[in-house]
Amino acid sequence: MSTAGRSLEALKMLPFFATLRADTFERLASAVRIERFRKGDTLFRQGEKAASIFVVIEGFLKLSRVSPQGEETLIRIFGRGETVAESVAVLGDDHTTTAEATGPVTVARLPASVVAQVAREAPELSLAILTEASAKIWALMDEIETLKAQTADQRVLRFLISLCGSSPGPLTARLPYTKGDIAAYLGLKQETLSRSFARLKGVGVDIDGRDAHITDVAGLKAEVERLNRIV
Amino acid sequence: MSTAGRSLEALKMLPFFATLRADTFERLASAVRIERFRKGDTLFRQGEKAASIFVVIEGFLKLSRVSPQGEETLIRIFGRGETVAESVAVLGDDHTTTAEATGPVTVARLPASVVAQVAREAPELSLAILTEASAKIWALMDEIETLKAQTADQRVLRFLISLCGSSPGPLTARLPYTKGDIAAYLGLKQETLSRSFARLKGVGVDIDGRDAHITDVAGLKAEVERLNRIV
DNA sequence: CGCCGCGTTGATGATTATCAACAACTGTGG
DNA sequence: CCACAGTTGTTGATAATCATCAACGCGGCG
Repeated sequence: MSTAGRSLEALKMLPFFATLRADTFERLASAVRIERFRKGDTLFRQGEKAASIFVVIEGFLKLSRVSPQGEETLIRIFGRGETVAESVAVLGDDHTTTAEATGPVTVARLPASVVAQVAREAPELSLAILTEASAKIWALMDEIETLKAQTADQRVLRFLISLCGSSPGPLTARLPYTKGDIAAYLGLKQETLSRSFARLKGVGVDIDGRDAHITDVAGLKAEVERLNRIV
Repeated sequence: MSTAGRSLEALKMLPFFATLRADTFERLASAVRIERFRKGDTLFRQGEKAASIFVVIEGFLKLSRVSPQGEETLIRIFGRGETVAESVAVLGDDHTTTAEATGPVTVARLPASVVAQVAREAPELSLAILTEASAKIWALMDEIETLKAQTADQRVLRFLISLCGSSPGPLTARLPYTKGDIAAYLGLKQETLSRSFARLKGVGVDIDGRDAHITDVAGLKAEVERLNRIV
């Protein structure tokens, strides 16, 4: 099978496409362009008209906003299966953020015009887009809760736990992007993240470059609870 | 005209309903219930199945999340014209937040089943819901940017400016909800907000109970810029 | 009146940012 | 293969910001 063929197969597995009828998927698939980016590449910029929806197939994108003074704030990082710009693109609005690759990234680019057209005839697509938007609202609210209510160590712990999946025991997880990006995502300075990692050695977290060795995942979860109670 | 009739007229003015075709509006309007709540009343709770969409007609609702430890975090406050729970309700999911009245509130309650039904036949309604969801994403990203990148005084200033509308000169604005709620919305403790208000007297802001007397709105905007540059 | 919710102010402490130096690693070109 | 620059990450000293704890004023209301 061709590379493009494999990518389409991969697409069909993603939640956004999985709920679509076969013919709806085909119509979208025929308009999809698979694109690759390298670290630091920009997919779109704040203020540009949103012309495409992106679906992350592999790697991570960071969305950030730039203030009039040029200060950059990372809003959120998107990974495999997540859609980016789905609502603005369908509505024909301008991008309110800038999207940049945090490393090598493969995305599917869907022209907004095609999506809007197909959505008119296939209501499941509207629903799929709304589902994505709703998930995003949920995730952003979660991020706000974290920023308002939790200390640096709690945020870092939760982030590490989110990397671990469901297995309770010891494991080694790979940090998905640079520590600078992790820090910005968590609303911390890089130095603060570094110190937090150092403190967490006491609860069985050992960070070795890009690898996080965790002695006891269940123990970490207990530690988050403990920190919550103190507050 | 009856009270209900006046309320329906008011509804038609709100952005969410304004884009709908007349017959679509009628179908929704016939299912609308206008409800009033008093300060502290709960409209829905985190974890409940979302059965209705709410549109704020008058007053303010605060959405908050409660951690397993019982700690409450205010996520966002919604005012006139804003829709609440539109995406979760249409998708039939559970509420991820609790909604409480910050004071006397009038809302329109739309049964999710009716909205979902009508949306199937009137694509403009799907679009209106997506528009609302998109606006919410934008607003939440804005809140995240504020939390990550700005100090207490900057957030308070921005909040005050948001109350002022476009007039540049001196004016008196009414604080829309208690200072405790304002503080929680801005991610501050009440004491910190109080001290920030005190500091801002130096730039022409005088808080007198629920009234904010502002000497020079344009000056405030300049002050925000100045604080940004220092950072 | 006395209580309660709301808000202010003061003293103190914890958390996080800032500034600065340096170590480790990556890719590049000679 | 090595020197080099550039990026990434660590650590230390210090400072700023914000939270916490506590006391108290003010106003409304049973």
